[in-house]
Amino acid sequence: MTPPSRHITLKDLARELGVSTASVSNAFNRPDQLSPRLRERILSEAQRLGYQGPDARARTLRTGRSRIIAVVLAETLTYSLNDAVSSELLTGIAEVLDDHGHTLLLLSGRQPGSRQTSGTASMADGFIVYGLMPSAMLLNELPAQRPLVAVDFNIDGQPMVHIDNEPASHAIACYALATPPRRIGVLALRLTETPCNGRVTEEQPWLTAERTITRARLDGFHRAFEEHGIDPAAVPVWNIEENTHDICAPVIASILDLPDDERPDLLLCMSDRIALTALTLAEQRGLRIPEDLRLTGFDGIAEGQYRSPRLTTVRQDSTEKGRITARMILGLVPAEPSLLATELIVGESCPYRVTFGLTNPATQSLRCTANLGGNGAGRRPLGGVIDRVIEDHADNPLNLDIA
Amino acid sequence: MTPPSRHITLKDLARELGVSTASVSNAFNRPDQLSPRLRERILSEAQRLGYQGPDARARTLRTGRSRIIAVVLAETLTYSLNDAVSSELLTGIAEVLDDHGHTLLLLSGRQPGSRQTSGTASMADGFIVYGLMPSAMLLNELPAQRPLVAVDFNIDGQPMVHIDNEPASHAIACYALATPPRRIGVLALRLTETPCNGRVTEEQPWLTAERTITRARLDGFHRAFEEHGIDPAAVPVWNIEENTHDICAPVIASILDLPDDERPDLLLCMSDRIALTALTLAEQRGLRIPEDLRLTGFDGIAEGQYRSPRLTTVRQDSTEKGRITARMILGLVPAEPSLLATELIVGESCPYRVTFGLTNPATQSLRCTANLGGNGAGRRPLGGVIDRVIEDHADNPLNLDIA
DNA sequence: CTGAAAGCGCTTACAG
DNA sequence: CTGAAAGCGCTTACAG
Repeated sequence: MTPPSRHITLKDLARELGVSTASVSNAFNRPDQLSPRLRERILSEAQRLGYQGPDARARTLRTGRSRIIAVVLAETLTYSLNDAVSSELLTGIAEVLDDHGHTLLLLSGRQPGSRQTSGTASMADGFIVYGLMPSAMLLNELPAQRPLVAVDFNIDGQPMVHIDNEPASHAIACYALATPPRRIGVLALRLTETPCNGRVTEEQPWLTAERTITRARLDGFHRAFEEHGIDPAAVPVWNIEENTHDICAPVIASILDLPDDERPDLLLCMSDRIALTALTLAEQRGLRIPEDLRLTGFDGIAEGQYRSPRLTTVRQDSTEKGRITARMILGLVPAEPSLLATELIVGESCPYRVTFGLTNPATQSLRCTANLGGNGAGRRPLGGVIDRVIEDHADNPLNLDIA
Repeated sequence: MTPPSRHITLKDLARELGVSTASVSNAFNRPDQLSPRLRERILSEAQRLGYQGPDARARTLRTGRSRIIAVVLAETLTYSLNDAVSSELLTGIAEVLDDHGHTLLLLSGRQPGSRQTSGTASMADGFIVYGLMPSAMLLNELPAQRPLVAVDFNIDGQPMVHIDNEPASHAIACYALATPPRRIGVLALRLTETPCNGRVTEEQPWLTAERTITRARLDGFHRAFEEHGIDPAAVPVWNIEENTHDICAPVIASILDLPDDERPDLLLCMSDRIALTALTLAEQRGLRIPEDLRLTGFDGIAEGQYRSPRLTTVRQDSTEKGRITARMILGLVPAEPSLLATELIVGESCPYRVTFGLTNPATQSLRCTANLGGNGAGRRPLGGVIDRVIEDHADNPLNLDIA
């Protein structure tokens, strides 16, 4: 009958039914607080009148809970949404939030934070902060006293979820050095305090390990170099400002275009995106992988395994990282520092032993799990060894022995 | 002094300052409504007392506007966040929202929509619905009377943003058929009404063009076939259920493993992901591209252009699609059906003329812009021709003449 | 099991 | 330019 003139509210519905607003509210929120019969009557009448249920805006104000969790991304949304690692993290976060009736609000820390946007931030019940913020500004604009979890970098006094960057980097470098290279190159990601897209010179100050995962990865490489009698200072480092093909390409081109006697034959890359770009550019130049150039990545993104040659890399389970973070922000697990294990994936871009003329490169593959500590083991990365080897091909047993 | 016992509100601040709540509100929201001196006093006192500004939850209830736009994704969030095309769409949406002080809430249409999640949906000021919903259920749960824009599929009575699928598919098929293939295969994406991951049989009913972009793409292929004297019914169609490597791979493997005299030498794929999977599997089998197998994609994602051979494909500007959609939902442009143009990108996976033994495959590349109608040209795809050719390499002029 | 009432924190006509 | 007051739509003790 009465077509909803404009907008029907809980109060209207209660009046229409001749019951109290409390009963209508309970019909939707607390079935145990009223008789099934009344509840049924309320719900069916609601449907008939086109009442969709209590307004989230009012519920939020009243209860103080919006069921929204904000993810504050250090990078631009453009980057974060198109990067495999951030996407996986968001996937894990979204999965857990969804399972618990929460939704995901995306915020970017890159723009200064117009008052409007940071005002909206105060809708969220909690905050997940991913990656190093360009400035502390945005963090200050976040409402205090609400739960916050940091991912991949440290905020004083806040719980943190991260991976064992230093041991993982150490492990993959040791693995690669098992076949002695002639010349090594390191490709770092946002290592320097001031932007630098290219060869890093001695005088450039580096970010501290507290502030960037890159530093911890470099520390792992350097420890491996020292253990193999290589002077870390003698290994050139190139820096990449953003983990995208377009930014990587010129730096890598400059390396690959070096004369044969200066070009590294082993590139340790701090991300799979960097390694994949190097792979593409190397192929374009007719360089043979792995004979002329060996490459290692970091992250273990799908794209690196769905092509030939596959990347040798460290796999981090970003999805699981997201899940843990989300559980923490929802209070499903204690908000304690959490450290995730990583896994060494051996592909053809840097095989265990470089063998020429293999007919089927797949037989060179194996997968190693680096059980380096795992969750909740404290804030500091643990030392550890690769202690398990899973072979893809039983007919080609290999034993890795990497300290 | 008085450390904020728990939580300071606008009212507290007004009392502390001896001004009305209206003045405090105006200090934050409407600078022109009070003297600069008073505003200054209010803002500095706010800062001193740790008042972060008006609470978004209360503002939202009072004003009826949350500055949140929800994107309802037909696929799971896992898929959408990891798929290049959806990511680009979200990127475009986020960019415009951000510029206008709005934020992005992600919802998935895949799960039935627990009451909690769909309750939260009612926070949003507007809805962007992307892709065909598995059921109409979720749409009904969305609050009526709030703006809604559909992307890539039709909801009766709602504005829609989409691309010219049929003409674009027609164009790329005509282009590929310029070199006569021996056998063609079509790889479709979610074409059938009931799930089918593999060869499509005659009796399987197809979704209508209204409901899926796939159908329009197939129609474009078929028109091209007919124009080239090929009976569409004689061209086999394989269906892919999800646009991911893992789901594509077995279907494509089954095609590539056909005997030489049954295997297609031209695969028209409805997405770049499908084409890239085919490329990888073909390479693993030692098939030469393009001599043994030519491939075309659809979408123009970066991954298809950052490898060798590059994909021949139709580029759609998903980012721009997102921008237009976001402007529409914010009311910055009229909420009218919008049709975006696409572009034919010619890579080495299906070159213009198949020439054997080219030393530099890059010289075979060119790029064609298919100006097929553009924005706001009405709800139905327009016919049209590729009317502009941009050459990557001036030393290798090519003229395309595709009707 | 049900109903009357307070109040979440804000914005906005409106009167001064 | 400023202040007093209503009310956005709901939830939740609390009394019955």
